[in-house]
Amino acid sequence: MPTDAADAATTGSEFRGWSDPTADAVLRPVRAGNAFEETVERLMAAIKLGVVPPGARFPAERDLAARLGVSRITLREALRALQQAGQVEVRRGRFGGTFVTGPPPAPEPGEARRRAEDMGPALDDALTFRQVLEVGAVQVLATRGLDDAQREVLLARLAAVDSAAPGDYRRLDTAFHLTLAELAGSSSLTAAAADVRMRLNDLLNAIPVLERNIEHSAVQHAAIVGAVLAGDPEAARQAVVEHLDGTAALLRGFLA
Amino acid sequence: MPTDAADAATTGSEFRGWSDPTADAVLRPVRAGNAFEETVERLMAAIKLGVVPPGARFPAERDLAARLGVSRITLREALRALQQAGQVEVRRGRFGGTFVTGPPPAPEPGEARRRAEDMGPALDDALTFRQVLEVGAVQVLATRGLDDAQREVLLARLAAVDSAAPGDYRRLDTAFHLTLAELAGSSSLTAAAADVRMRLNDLLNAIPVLERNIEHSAVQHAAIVGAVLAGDPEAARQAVVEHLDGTAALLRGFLA
DNA sequence: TCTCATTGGTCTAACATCAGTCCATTGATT
DNA sequence: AATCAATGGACTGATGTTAGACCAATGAGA
Repeated sequence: MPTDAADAATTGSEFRGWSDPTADAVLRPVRAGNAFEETVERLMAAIKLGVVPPGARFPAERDLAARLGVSRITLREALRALQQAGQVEVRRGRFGGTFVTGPPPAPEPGEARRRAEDMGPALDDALTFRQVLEVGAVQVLATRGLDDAQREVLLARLAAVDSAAPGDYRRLDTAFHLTLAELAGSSSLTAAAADVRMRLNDLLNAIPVLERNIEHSAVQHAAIVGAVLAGDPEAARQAVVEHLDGTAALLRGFLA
Repeated sequence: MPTDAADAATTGSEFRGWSDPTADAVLRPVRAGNAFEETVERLMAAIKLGVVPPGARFPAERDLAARLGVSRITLREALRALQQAGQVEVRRGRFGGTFVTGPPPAPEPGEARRRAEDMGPALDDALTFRQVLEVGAVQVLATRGLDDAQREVLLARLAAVDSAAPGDYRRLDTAFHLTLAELAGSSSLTAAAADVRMRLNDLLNAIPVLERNIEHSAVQHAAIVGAVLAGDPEAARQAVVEHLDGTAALLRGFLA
């Protein structure tokens, strides 16, 4: 028989040890995939989140490779994959570069359900994590307060999403939500928020944008901003929870 | 001159583009270091967070390599590094394995300030991120409610940290805080919480554990648990903020 | 019309990492 | 005392990844 201590390391159920979820969290995979796959994922994220809008170009290969911490060869393989997928267009010479082609084709209705089933429990994981991040972020903002420049940025994003054309709505909605995380001033938080939004984005893009939903969201967005500017953490929390629950319900409704 | 759209991709300051922090978040390095370094980091995290307590052993190399998503060779190199650092003891044969040696030596007083200076802005990043995660988690718990088993786990952790010997305090305090994240049921959240705790742990371990601080924390821990069990999100938020601000102030006090 | 800075395209040699296989050791169990 | 299952230790060949240097193309600006 193993010793008790050794057993604790395996099961985590003993006094000195840990519950399994925490052990799983620490001993989780060091890397999600190989460098190529992860690079493709990131570049797709940049496109889907609108970080590089249609018609714009990515930074030059050398710069981009440095930013992603990846060799130029690996980056080029990833770019070639995006090119073959029609997401991106490459032009040589000075003032050339890698340009994002038109907006990605709208996925078919059935696509959403399939993706959701692929995600499985990861969907609830993402929805919960998103709520934790956004509720926490918005309360930090409400507690700490915003300076004039931050206030201006937030109001600008709010105005942008309110007056968005249906085709731009998702991108501007993403921008609004990520701005909330960004204003909290923690790059880890911004990265986590971008990551979780990315995970939900395929699903969100698969559900139609109805004028009625936009109006509904606009009211909630305004409530969030109002609570933040008023410095009322509890109101901010309620507004965010209500908004996210609405989106989550909408999502689940299309998938149930 | 580049086109406006292309310029937006670089500066992110244009209408269609993004603010720099978000672009930085999406285009951040794909991997923090090489597989060896990241593996060492994870194993050290498991030791420092108490996931594998002193005297206990890690899972067998083959299992551990699989869990970390790394080849056995890379894992062995990492283990050898820990062995040479005296953190770990390797025994061959059945019932052998990789055992954690005694608790890591207490860092000298001056060490803390040096580490804090090394972290630089990353310290504020971590403190902010931690607050967002824990506030968000605790409010999800207070809103959603706990079942009997979860209630029991939470109370057990609370009791454990309250009755901790000074030498065990940090480990049990870590366990308590990570349990809050864990109960929210999102593995992404648990991983993020473990990660940020890890970043702060070297600093926390460098400040002395005073009986007075323990008592103070015990009151706050009880307040957090009370608010969660009472289903009062606002009280939970206040309790967490108060507790974390206290720790943050203590930290900054020792470093200022 | 020509220049040339900037960009993508290509190659090589070195290093990192991997999957798989087999060997050596241990000690509780029989 | 012998057995043997589980563990760390060591090796091979294949594949992934990198740094760095150099070539080729482009088109705005002189």
